[in-house]
Amino acid sequence: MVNFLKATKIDKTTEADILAAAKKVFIARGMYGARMQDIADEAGINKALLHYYFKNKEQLFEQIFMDAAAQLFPRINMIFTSDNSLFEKIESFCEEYITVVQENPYLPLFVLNEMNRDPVYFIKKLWQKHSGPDPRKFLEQIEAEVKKGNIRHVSPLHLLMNLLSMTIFPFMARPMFQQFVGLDEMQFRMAMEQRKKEIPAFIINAMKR
Amino acid sequence: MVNFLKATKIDKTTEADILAAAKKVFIARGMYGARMQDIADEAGINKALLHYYFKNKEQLFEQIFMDAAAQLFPRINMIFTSDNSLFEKIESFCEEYITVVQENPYLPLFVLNEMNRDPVYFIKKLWQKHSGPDPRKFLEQIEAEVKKGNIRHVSPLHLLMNLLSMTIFPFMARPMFQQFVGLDEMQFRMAMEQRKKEIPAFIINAMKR
DNA sequence: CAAAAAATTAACCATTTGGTTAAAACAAAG
DNA sequence: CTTTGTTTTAACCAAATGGTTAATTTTTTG
Repeated sequence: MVNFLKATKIDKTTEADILAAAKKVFIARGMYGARMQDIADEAGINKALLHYYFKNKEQLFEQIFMDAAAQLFPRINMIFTSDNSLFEKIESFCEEYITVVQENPYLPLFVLNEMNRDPVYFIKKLWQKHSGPDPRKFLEQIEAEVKKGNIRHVSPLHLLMNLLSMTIFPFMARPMFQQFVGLDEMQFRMAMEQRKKEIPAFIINAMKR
Repeated sequence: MVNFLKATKIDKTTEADILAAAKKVFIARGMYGARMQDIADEAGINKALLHYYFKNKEQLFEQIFMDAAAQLFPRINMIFTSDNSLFEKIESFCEEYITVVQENPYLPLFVLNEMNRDPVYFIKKLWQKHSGPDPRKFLEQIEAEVKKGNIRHVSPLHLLMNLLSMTIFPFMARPMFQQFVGLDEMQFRMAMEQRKKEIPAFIINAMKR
C-alpha cells in the first residue's frame, strides 16, 4: 500500500527533516534540555532512525551549533575584513545582522550559551572551520581615525563592545524588554527594525567631535 | 565518636551549604543541566538530605533563580525610581551594576536564559515578589530633557536598550570577546572596570547637542 | 523480477536521574 | 539515662533517556 503523504517527498528529505527538527528543539531547549525523542517526534520519525542518520546526540548537536554559528559569525567578521570606511562598516553591520536575527531571534542566546558551557572546545571547533576572525584591522582603523582627528578619542575595544552589545543584546533580553515597556511581538519587531538606523546614528553621534 | 570536622559547624549551616552549592551548580549548568547529585556532592551531603531540606528540584531552582534575579533587577529598577538627573542615573547605574556583576559574572546569562525558557511563568513569579519595575518615569524624563533642549533628540526606548545592552552584554559574551581580542581574565576584568566610566561617557557624548 | 542495498520500525537495554523509605545517628528535654 | 524529636544516611524505586538490535519495508540495481 502506497503512503501518499510520504510519496510526495523525494529522496534525501529525511536528513533535512531531522536537521530542521533538531535545530528547532536544540535552539529552544539547549544541549541539556533537548530530548532525542522530541527531535524524532518533531521530524516525524522513529528514534532509531534518528540514530541511523546521526550517531549520537553530541554529533547532531555539534552540527546544529556550527550551522547556527555560521549564520552569525561571518556577519561579525565582515566588520573586521571589509575595506569600507568605519561609518559604512557600522551601518552595514547593523543592517545585516539585525536582518538575519529577526528571522532567527533565538540564535544569539543559543550560541552564546553553548559557548559559555565549554568555551575552549567550541572556540577550537569554530576557529578550525571558519578561520578565526581577526579584529586587529578594525581596531587599528578606529585608532587611525582618532589620530587623523576625524572622530573624538574613543577606545577601540569599547567601541567594538558597544556596537556588538547594542545590536545583539536586545534579542537575548526580549522577554525582559517586552515586559518592562509592555511591547507585543509586532512592536518589538518594529523596534528592532528601527535599530538598524538608530544604533549607527547613536554611535556616530558619540564619536563625532 | 565525635566528628571534629563537622563539630566546628553550627546549627543551621546545612541549609546555607545547600543553597551555595545549588547556586553554583544551577548557574553553571542551568535548570536542565544541573543534577541533584552534583548539588548534594558540592554541598558535601547525601541526596536524601537534599530532598529533606528542599522538596524537589523545581522548588530549589526557583529559590536560586529568585535570589539571582533579586541581585540584578533592583539595580535596574534604580534607574526607574530614583530622583536623580538623567546623567547621574546613567553613571550610577553603570557603576553599581558592573560592580555587582564583576563578583557574579554568570548571573546575567543565567537569569536571561531561564527567563527565555518560560517568560510568562518567571515574569509572573518575579513581579509578584518585587513589584514590577515601571520605566515610564525614566522614559518621560528622557523626553522631557529632549523637549527642554538639553539633549539631542533621542528615542527613550532605544536609549534604555542601549544602556542596558552595553552594560550587561559583555559579561554574557565574555568568551567571544576574550577570544576575539585575546584578553586574559585579568585584562577582561580591567576592561569591565573601565566601562563603568566609558559607557556613561559614550552615552552622554551621543546625547550632547 | 530477484537479489542486494538502503531506509525504517518495534522492541529492548543499560544508565542516569529525581525522588522515596526506613533505619540509624545525633541532639534536646525531662 | 531514657524519651522524644531532629538530622543524616544507605538502600531502593520508577520513570526517563540515550542508544542498540534484529527484523521489516522500501528502493535500487543487475
